[in-house]
Amino acid sequence: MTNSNKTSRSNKHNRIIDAAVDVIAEKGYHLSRISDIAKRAQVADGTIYLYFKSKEAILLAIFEEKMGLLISEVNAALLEESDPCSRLKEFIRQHFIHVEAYPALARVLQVELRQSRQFIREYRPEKLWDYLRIVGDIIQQGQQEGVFRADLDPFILQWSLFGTLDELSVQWILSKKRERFNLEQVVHQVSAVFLSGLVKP
Amino acid sequence: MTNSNKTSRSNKHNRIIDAAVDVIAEKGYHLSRISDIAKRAQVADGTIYLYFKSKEAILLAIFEEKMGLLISEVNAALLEESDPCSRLKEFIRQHFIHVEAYPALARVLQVELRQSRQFIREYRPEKLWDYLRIVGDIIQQGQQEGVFRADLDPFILQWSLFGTLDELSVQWILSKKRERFNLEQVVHQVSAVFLSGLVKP
Amino acid sequence: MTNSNKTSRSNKHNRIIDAAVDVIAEKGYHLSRISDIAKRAQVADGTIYLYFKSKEAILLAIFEEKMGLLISEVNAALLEESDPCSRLKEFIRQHFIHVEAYPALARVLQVELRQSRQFIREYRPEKLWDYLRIVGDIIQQGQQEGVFRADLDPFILQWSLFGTLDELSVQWILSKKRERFNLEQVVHQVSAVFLSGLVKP
Amino acid sequence: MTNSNKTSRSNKHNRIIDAAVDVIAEKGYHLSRISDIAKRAQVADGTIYLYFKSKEAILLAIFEEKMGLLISEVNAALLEESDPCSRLKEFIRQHFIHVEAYPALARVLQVELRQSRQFIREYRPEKLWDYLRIVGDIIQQGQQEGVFRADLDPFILQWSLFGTLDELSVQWILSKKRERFNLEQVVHQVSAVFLSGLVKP
DNA sequence: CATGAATGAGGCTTCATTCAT
DNA sequence: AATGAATGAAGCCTCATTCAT
Repeated sequence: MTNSNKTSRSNKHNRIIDAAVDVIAEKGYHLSRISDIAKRAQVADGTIYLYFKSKEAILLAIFEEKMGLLISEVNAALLEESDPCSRLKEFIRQHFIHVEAYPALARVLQVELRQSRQFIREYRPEKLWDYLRIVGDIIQQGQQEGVFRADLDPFILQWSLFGTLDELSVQWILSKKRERFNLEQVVHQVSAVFLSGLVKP
Repeated sequence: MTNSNKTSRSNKHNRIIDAAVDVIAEKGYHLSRISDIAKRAQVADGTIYLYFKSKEAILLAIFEEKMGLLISEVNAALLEESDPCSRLKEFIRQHFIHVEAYPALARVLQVELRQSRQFIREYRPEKLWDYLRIVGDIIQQGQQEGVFRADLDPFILQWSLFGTLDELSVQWILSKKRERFNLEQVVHQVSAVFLSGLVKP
Repeated sequence: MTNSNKTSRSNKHNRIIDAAVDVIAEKGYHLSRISDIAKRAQVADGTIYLYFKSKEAILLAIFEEKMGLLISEVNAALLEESDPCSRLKEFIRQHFIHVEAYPALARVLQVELRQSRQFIREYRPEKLWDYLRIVGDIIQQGQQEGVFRADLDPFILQWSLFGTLDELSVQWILSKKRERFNLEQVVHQVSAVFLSGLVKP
Repeated sequence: MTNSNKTSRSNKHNRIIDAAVDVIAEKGYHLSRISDIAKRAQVADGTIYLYFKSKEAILLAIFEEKMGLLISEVNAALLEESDPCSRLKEFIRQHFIHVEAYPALARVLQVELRQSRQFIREYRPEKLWDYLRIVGDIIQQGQQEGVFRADLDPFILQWSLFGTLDELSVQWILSKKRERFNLEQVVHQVSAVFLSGLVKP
């Protein structure tokens, strides 16, 4: 998911993106300096501006590109499942699988972008909506199939689940003793609670 | 909860805190200028430094003071309830009541402080743990009373609920058309899902 | 020499002057804050401005008043001596006696005022010239009496001696192990060198 | 001695140092603004910080570099002389030659650094000791060769001479009508006094 | 395309001075 | 006269961005 796109994206573009993810994950967007990112990417400061219009553009690019990759991978995994319960559980699992594989990226996508969402006025985080829509669609599907309770609002539920995943991911990333925080167990418990809450009694 | 403390805290101290909450909620901590806060508090820039050692100290003071008030108010409200289900629902309701009453403060406590948590690693946010512990205690109480499932980890569950409340709060705050987002309904739905998930089948 | 003038000078005026001497001796003029001086003088910051027009005025007052006292005390002591050699040696002794008695004052008069002399354009350090003139007069007296060499320029010599006294004073003040720097011995050696240089072969 | 180093020192480094010498000589360290120095060096304010870590670092660099050059030039000149009297006189001459050639630098080295000595307590000014040691060594050499009186303390004498040179230099620099103050004559008179004082009767 | 030295706008903070009490 | 809270001008320094090579 990191450097693996063999598309037209130049090698240096990706090196900068990946360096930025690492640096921003560590120090936060505002405390990350362009020169830090350049050093980590092993390019000159000025080179960054050949690939990105501004510091903010890097953050947005991280969001667009990485979130895009995440969405397609999650969607691919969901093709395997058909019933709403399995699909929801698989979505939860996929979320944490990616957090575990790319914790720095998860940190940036969840913390920095949350913080930035409201300050970047002109920016519409379409990819975030795409991601959320996966959950919303599963819930609607379940309701249509009569498996999930009809009185729950998919719009609220999708944010609720997203908040849960988000918070647990951040805590897991920050957590020093991650054994306390076995991700497989987290997947299990979150699935249990949300599915109990969703399925018809 | 904002200006209502009848303690010895000077009037100006509170004016600065409240101004900072507003400004930071609007622009984010890093983009908030001391001069912005001073202007909103109607004091000179230098006056801020008679009350706070640094810009960061303001953020910490907001956390300490406002979170402390929140916790005591929530605890007071919980005294009315005794059974775990009612208590959990009341906690959820209280959370959103405060969000609705002080959206700017909620924004700062939830987004800015989370974002800062990295450079507040040394400053352990005790008050945050106090708040979370309220949830954890309710869950444990429910488990001991045999009302809640015993196989769920209170530690994971408290973060899960916290993430849900957090995310929905932020969405509500950011949301332009808040009618879509009736808070009373949110309380109801979140309670429904988590209680279904928690209580023994 | 410090608080001993029972003139019309108010008590607080002197307390401020003395506090300023201590503080400036310790931190230097530019790093001394008015609030430091006020604290040491046990008055409020604003009170200082009832007695002095500005921070700079305090420095000038120190110079004027303390240098005036020094000059009159040195002159008084010199009344005892009549021949140029004894008078010069007594002058040297007096200088170091005062340095030893009031090291903080010596520090201010020698270091801070030297530094300030050129930046305070409108200020004429008359008192400094008065002090130097004592030396100049002794030398001229010696030359007129035929005791001192006539080819030496009193103007140059007075600065030379002043520089010697100044530097040795500062070194003595800064010196941690002052035993290395017995002032009586310094008086003796400086007198020996300058008198050997001055008296006719 | 100013711009003449053909070493690897970048051109801009030297331009800043030289500009700083001029500005600080004129206004004093504390009243010199980084922007003043930058303007005189014809660089942007920020450029200063590519070459020096802080304002104080500039002062220290001036001391280190310029004093180093001074010492080596003085030492080179002293190679010509062998007997203590000639060497001492040559040292005195060299001091004033440099003062005349680089009055701004002399001002900074003598007044500003003396004034800073307090907050440079931790930074032991080795170079100053090196310079003084030249005098001390000459005196000891003279004593060992039986030319100078043995009862004089080289430690005291070196400070005495240094104070004389220092003070006369400053006076010459500050003096408006420098004709009054012919440096060659100063060299002559100072040499006369100190040599008379030093050589055995 | 790549570099990295240079720029300069702007922020946090200090502190001499004022003034209402 | 005395206080000390308040002021606000101004300085050091950082860092995103540019541009000559």
